[in-house]
Amino acid sequence: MPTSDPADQPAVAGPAGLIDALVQTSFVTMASLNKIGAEHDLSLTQLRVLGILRDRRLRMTELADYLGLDKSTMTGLVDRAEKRGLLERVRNPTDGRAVDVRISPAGAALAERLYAQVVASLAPLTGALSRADQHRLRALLETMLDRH
Amino acid sequence: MPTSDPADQPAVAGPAGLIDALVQTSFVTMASLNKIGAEHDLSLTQLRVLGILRDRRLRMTELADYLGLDKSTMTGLVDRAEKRGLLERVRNPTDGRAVDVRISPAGAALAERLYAQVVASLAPLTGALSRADQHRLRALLETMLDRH
DNA sequence: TATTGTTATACTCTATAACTATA
DNA sequence: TATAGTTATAGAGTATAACAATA
Repeated sequence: MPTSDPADQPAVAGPAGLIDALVQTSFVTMASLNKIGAEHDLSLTQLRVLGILRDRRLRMTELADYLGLDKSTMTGLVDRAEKRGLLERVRNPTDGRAVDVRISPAGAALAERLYAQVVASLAPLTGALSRADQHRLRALLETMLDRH
Repeated sequence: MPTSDPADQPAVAGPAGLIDALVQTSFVTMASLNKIGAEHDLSLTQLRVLGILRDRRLRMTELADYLGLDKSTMTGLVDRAEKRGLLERVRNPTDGRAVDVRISPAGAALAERLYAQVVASLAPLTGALSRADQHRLRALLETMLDRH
């Protein structure tokens, strides 16, 4: 995968240089996820849904909010995943309007495999760093995410 | 934007913890780019095309390879951007089969604005780090990208 | 023959607007 | 009335296969 993107420009001093690197890294990372998804006929969004529901059960609207999508988009997304036996719709027992979505056993098994593949596919990238640098990078990223 | 994703799981020791952070950071970054694109009626891919062509002129196939897309996909992508006056098709002077794609003045102006917006929207994230940590993060990311 | 790009086709993803059912 | 979800609709993104033009 190429590394070019909107930030693939002569690195500037100041914040831009870091942001260029961040954007490029993100494109590389997303390309890996996308490829792994494609190998299983899953879009990036479907991949995310499986990841999100690995340890949670959410109603349609919550899932939409999580993904930043409209609830009407979720209908088709969940429809297709349900048809493939990866997700299940369950009527919410306390709110007759709501529909909970949970991962199926088959979906959970797939999610585990996908996660392992993601780790394996990105390991070469992180493997460019020493063990100590890997720790530093993780700490820096987590600091940013905490503030987010 | 939510931070959940296929790696949004109990952080594991070893490579997985870092990779979780990398994936989450990438989703956050992509969400920003996506939002900026949407504000200008541009998909993430269109945004990338503008970024790539800021300082280059590529033929259709090269652009497709850059983006990891099929060449047939490029036709529609470039069609729409050309219709909006952001890109221009130019017949390649030395190879009668090839079509070069270049950014238009309007497209270049938009690309500059988009880039500034990207930097501005991600600055709060990187701003969570001290100046010294920002330098360290940039160096670590660039080390990974160099190996890629 | 091989390569470049487009066209035809089919799905998925996505949002908006309108609708049904429940609260 | 307000909320949860679906449906209808439309457009963009994507790939595969077949094609025309050029090398």
